[in-house]
Amino acid sequence: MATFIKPRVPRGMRDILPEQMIRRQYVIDVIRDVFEEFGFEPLQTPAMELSEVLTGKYGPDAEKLIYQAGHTGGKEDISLRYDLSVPLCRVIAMYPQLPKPFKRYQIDPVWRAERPQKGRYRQFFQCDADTVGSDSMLADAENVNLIYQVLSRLGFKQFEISVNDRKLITGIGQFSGVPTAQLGGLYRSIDKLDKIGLDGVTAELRENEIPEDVIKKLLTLLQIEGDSTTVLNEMQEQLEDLEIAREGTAELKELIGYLTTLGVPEECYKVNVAMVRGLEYYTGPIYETVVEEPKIGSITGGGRYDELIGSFSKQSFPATGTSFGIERIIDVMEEFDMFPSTVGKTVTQVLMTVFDDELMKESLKLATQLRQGGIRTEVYFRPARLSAQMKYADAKGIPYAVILGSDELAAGNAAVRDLASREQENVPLDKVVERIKHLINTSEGRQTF
RNA sequence: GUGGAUGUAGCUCAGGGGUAGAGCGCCUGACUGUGGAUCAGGAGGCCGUGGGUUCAAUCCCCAUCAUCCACCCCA
Repeated sequence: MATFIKPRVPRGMRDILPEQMIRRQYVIDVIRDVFEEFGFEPLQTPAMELSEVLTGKYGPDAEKLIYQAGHTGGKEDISLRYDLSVPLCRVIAMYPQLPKPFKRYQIDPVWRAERPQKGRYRQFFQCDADTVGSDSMLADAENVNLIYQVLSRLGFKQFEISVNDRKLITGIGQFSGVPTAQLGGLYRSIDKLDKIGLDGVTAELRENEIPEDVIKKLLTLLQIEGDSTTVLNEMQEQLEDLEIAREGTAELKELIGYLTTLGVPEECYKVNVAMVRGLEYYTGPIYETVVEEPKIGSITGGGRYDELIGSFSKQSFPATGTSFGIERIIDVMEEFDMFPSTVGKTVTQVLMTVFDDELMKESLKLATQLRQGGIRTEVYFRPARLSAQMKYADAKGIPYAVILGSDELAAGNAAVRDLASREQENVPLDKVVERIKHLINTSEGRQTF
């Protein structure tokens, strides 16, 4: 007896079956449309990079999660990419002739050897838009605008884009007077403010042996509440002696000024001085969108990274960008049933039935006409009982069936059946395409997309 | 990486030391040109994998793998 290999996929990775793939493509289409609307150009880079390109960019914790991708006898030390930003920087350094500012988007998988959880996979898609070669806060404002546009078009009603600035964080660090070695832990504790509250942060700071007077100082900063402008003004006042903090608040004020002009509603973003973000390469404004329900973490993240390209070339460029997490966005949309009814289970719009061998020829002719008319049409592959063919259409969620039997053919007709309403009508053969088109256009919810 | 829970039919799950059940789904028929209803019948499981204890293991013990949850981190 033959022994079989148990069919399975690597941990944290999965197959995306057609029904789910259709939803995915819908989300990707929306994102791509927005990106291109803002003038971002498509870019693709290899799934693997030389390991030296990736190391030393993300910080030691993240670096452990990079997949090694060498093969037996391979001479190169290569790894699967961890994100799309570092490969972009490599591209910028490699092709100096690209006109600046360079705006590109990339929608591709990345790999991280994390322990999987809901909304956390080892292979997942990032959808990145980045602007290289401009230090204008308008570029950063555009990133936030992208997030706003994409999420509202996907039907997200309530979301809040947290905005902060690495310079402001550095200022807070200096303000606290905590030695550099402890700074990482300090930031990490502060970052949890939204999750564990002031008391929780206080407790954690004490555990990390941060002196009481420092904790007190920090709490006065973290307690600042109000709209973005108020928070920034207060921060500016509290940290006015620190140049780096002044720069941070100035940047954010400029950014918010642009957001207002661009028409991004105020309730969609908020300055959150406690939001830190882990990746080491950020240098200026940073932003992320966290959804509370379901508990899935952040669905977007990004920021300015003016130094990163400098690690590949003498000539450095300021850069900023943002990233969308498709699988988390889809997880949220599925949880709340946010897909429009126009996103169906199948791409097929019409099932062309086949009665018998004689009529097969007529069915194929009609199918060809439908396809030429731009209607996605599937033909049943062999004559079968009509009930079987209907059942197939129903199981696949195909919205319409065209039935061509000897009775219809004799009258020069075909029957056009709406599977959902079970209504059926005879239509002259040369009007079938037109009729189906009309049905598709008028009955939203039964077409695919 | 740390801690915890769970792996039994396609799906959701029950059961329990003597090689297994429900609901839903699926297939067939009643229905020779019309799918979601009804009725009748049927298929489908080395009870995650490997080892141990036992006369005997799906059940007890150990290991391992996978999934989920929390932490960590992040999309």
